[in-house]
Amino acid sequence: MNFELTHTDPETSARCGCLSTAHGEIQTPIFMPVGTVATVKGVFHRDLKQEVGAEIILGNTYHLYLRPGLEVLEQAGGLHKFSSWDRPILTDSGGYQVFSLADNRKLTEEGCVFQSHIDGSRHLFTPENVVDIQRVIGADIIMALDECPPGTAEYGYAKKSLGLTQRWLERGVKRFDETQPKYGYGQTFFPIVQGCVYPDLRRAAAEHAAALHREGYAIGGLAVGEPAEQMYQMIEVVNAILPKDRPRYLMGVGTPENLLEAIARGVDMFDCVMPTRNGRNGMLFTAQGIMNMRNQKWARDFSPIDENGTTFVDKTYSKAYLRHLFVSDEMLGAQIASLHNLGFYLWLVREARAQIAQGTFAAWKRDMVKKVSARI
RNA sequence: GGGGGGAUACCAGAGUGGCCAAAUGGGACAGACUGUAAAUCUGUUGUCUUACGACUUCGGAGGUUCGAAUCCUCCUCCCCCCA
Repeated sequence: MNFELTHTDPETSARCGCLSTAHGEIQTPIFMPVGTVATVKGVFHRDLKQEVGAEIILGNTYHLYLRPGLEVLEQAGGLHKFSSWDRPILTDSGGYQVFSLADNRKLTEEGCVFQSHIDGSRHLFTPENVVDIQRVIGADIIMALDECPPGTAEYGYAKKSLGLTQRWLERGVKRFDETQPKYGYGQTFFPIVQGCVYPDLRRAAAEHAAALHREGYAIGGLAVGEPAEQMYQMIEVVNAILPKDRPRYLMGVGTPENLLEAIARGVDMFDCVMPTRNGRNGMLFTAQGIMNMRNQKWARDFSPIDENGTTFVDKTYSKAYLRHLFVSDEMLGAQIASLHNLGFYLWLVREARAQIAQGTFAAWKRDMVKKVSARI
């Protein structure tokens, strides 16, 4: 994998660049649609590529390990072939499930014992076997196993948790460096910087991760209940330490506003379920603001979903029609909204790149933050 | 013509003397969602009020009772069976 910075913004810490992988190039800053169980819910690959312009998508180790399972994935020749996605894939390690499935797991020094949310069966994830599983999945970018504490975690717990995440990270790096890809193309391994909302912990975590000299780094444990301002502060603290010539991936973030603020602070990669999940639940993100498509006010609005939208659904369908689909619980509504939202997210990062390249990012961002967070 | 059943909030439908401004479901309206156990979840849905609370409601009119959606009388309308 190779990363090349092409532009840096004079006023902010924003930058744009190009990340090269075995499955193609990724222009940064980039947003990566989430495809947890080998599908970006409700969206065809054709549309992800042609309409949305997705350059890389996510998969999830925990979910794919449970279903379809490693045997199927290995026989298929990896996740790319299994799902017919020939562009890059990044897999999360299951670290987030340590957080979101907290009632069904037990943490030890060794790793994390999960109870499957599907059938209740018990499984052990370790920093090592999570690397092995991601080798089988065949993701271009694989993530370290970490503990993602809630945004409300107190200092004592945060410090203890970070210690575990750091020991796990070292074990994960070791296993990665000792093993080989399975399908004839290279993979890379990203550490995850934790430390909750505590600057000293974040600093220590970033220094520890940077010392491992990897090809890219992730910032985890943010947007998990803490105020947005604290999230932005933590990004600043961490990005001051992470090497400038390596991509930084802010995990699980976020709203369009979050993306813009994080790009301004030097983040290069994002993923989030919001465009798809909130889309399925009737929320549309646009450059003019946020719409709840179930609202009565759209019932007779026959104008296009989004005049400025970049996907075919934006001008094909009207707001009134989309509202009807949501109110009638028709699945086409969820598909249209997912496609639109992903299209908007990818447009937003493309536009951010263009503005950075032109040196006009700062002013554009100030204006755009107001627009995208408005309720319409 | 004879016999029987019924009328409850936007709809359907419980409730059959006080714990009823009235269950439940649907609908309607609004909100939440950040490395996806989510095509999910939450709230509101008589009027006024930030709230406490107050007021008016169970086809209509009258009555019994300390108290009525609930009991009695009459009226209106609907449904079923027999002829």
